[in-house]
Amino acid sequence: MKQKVTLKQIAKELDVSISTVSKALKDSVEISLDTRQKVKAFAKLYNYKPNNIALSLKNRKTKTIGVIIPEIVHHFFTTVIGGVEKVANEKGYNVIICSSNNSFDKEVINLEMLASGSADGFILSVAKETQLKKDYHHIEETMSQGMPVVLFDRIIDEVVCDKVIIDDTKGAQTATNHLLSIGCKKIAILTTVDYISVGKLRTNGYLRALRAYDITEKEEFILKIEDIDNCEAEISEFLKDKDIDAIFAVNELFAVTAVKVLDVQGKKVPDDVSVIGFTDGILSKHFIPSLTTVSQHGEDMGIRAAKLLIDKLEGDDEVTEEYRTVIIDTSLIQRKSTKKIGSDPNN
Amino acid sequence: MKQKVTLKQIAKELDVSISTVSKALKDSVEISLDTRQKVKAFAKLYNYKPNNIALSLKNRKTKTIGVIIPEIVHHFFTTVIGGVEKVANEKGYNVIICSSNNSFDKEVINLEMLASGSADGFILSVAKETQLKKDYHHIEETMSQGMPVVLFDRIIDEVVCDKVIIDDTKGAQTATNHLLSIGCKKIAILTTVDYISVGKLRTNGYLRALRAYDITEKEEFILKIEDIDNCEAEISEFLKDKDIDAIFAVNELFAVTAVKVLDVQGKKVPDDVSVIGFTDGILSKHFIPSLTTVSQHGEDMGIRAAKLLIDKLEGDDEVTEEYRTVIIDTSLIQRKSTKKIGSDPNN
DNA sequence: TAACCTTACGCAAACGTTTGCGTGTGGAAA
DNA sequence: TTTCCACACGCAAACGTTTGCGTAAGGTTA
Repeated sequence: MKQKVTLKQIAKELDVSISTVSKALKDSVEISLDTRQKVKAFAKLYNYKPNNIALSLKNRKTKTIGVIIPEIVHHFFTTVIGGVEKVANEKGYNVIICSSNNSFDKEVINLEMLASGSADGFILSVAKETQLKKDYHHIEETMSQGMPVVLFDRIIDEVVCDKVIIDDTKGAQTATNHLLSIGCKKIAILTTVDYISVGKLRTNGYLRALRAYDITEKEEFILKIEDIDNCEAEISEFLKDKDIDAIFAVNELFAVTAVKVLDVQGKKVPDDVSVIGFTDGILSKHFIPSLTTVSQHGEDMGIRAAKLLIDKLEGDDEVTEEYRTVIIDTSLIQRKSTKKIGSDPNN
Repeated sequence: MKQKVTLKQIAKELDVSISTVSKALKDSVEISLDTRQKVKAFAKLYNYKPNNIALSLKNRKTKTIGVIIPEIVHHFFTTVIGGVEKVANEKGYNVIICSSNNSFDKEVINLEMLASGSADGFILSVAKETQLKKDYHHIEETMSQGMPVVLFDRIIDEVVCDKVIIDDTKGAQTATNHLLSIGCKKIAILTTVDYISVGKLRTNGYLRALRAYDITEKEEFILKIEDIDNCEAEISEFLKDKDIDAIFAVNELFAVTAVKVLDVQGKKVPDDVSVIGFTDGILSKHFIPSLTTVSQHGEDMGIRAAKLLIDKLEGDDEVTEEYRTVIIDTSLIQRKSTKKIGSDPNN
């Protein structure tokens, strides 16, 4: 196994100095044409590639963006990453991804590791545990060391930095409005416990829509699911003998599980109950019936987040001092889990 | 914004030399207890973290594993990454992920970028384009520079290195056998074009199972799908008025699309047609009916791949010279898209 | 022939670490 | 008083780059 070839080796081989080699490869006029050609030929022959590590050390930047997400096996987060990669690659940045696995500790470790030299800035969606614990020292420390951070989706209000979010409240409100507009009146919501920020916001949107329609919300129409892995049992229990005509679920899994449970309980979607989910993932698209859902435009989020970060990374100090919050519009994708408007004149 | 604190700054502040600081932080006996404590207190106060870049440069290794996959928005690949991260983190390695987006060029660029200093070794599943183009110079070049590569799933026979695969042929054979064993006789296969190695192998497994049962394969029962994004039309056309009692699909998407198409064509799954897919992803688990499928145990693959790589990275030169191929056992997960054995005595 | 200007290259510092070895200071032993 | 030995610390090189500046050699001009 040969080792990677360095400037030093080329210099030795050609009996010139290291700086001559470096300059020759950069086509510096300081070096004679003859030498330049010789060096370049030699470099190509030995497949010379400058060592990024050395460059990073010298330039004090890595040209790398660190992305930390709560789960790697998750459609939405990967679409965001797709967006980040797109603009990062365009602008000559590398993307390094770590998952916190929803663990606070792992989030801290990952961030510290990347912050100590591996990345110039971060795009980050915080772990559940972090939201629960309300401990953000690692993020603030990172920023205080001069590394910009862009928070997305699961953000933290208390931390002052660039943010990219969707308007969860509005998205949920739109979804609920749609259910109301097709004539549903008894709308249940399947949501998460309150410390998950997006869950809470979506619940608020649901409530707001009901109030705007002068429908009083009922406690028994709200299910806050604790254990996501075991949501089917909770949903089944919740839906049992409940007189509803629509369900708004704050994520894809709750939505399909609801459809499944309804099926078992002998109710048809969308004929008996309309269902709307959140997040336009694989499941929503391919399920039978395909799910009407609120799309978060994950790729757009990634694109915006990356742009925000790179602006900060490359901007002058004026830009550096102001923080922006970008709100990505959601859109309602109508599929087959909800009735069409006017499809049932009796409602 | 304060900058990151370095040894030099601490040294200056405390009026000692850089090496004293370095040694003090490492609790070297060379340094007096008094100085050690002072330095450590100061370092903690200023939140000193050694600069990874400098360490990488000095140690000539990054403690980072590069993972390159064809698609980041893909359940199977992300589960593999999960496995890689698990063992990497245990062993003190960082994981850096890039997606090639199934593009040969992007695969080359990513690999070269990471190879020039960002990672010590690679875990890689090649892009479709690479399989088509049969150009593996980037991989061989990387290895010839002393960086180990572990190929997984979509591997390349011609490249000599460590590999982690499932036995696609056997998995497909098992699936087909299962269909045969529950009494199906007219089994169609939904597969990919031949240059996708795993598609071809799975097709072979299907054929082998049929032959073992003395059933002659029929050309008209085999559909090689070109355009994955538009598979519904192809499948619909293919299935039209076709007299079959089972379908083996080489991936999840083909399987659910088949179920959908069958539904439209008025056939029931599993009563009229049994369906088996490949890959145990979100769709298979949550679809109605839930899909019987061949699980690839993605996380296990990642774990094994990472172990293989780290062994090579940390092993002495003897280990370095031998290459292993690990075959992960697939397992058939029986769900509701296939009839139970003996459920229909007429078959 | 002397003075000067190009040309073409090398030197050295810097990025932040680690570490083997050299060395000054102090005290203890002879 | 001299000799010796710990002790506690600093020096310098190394990892691979880049780049401003210094400087030889050679040629041109007066």
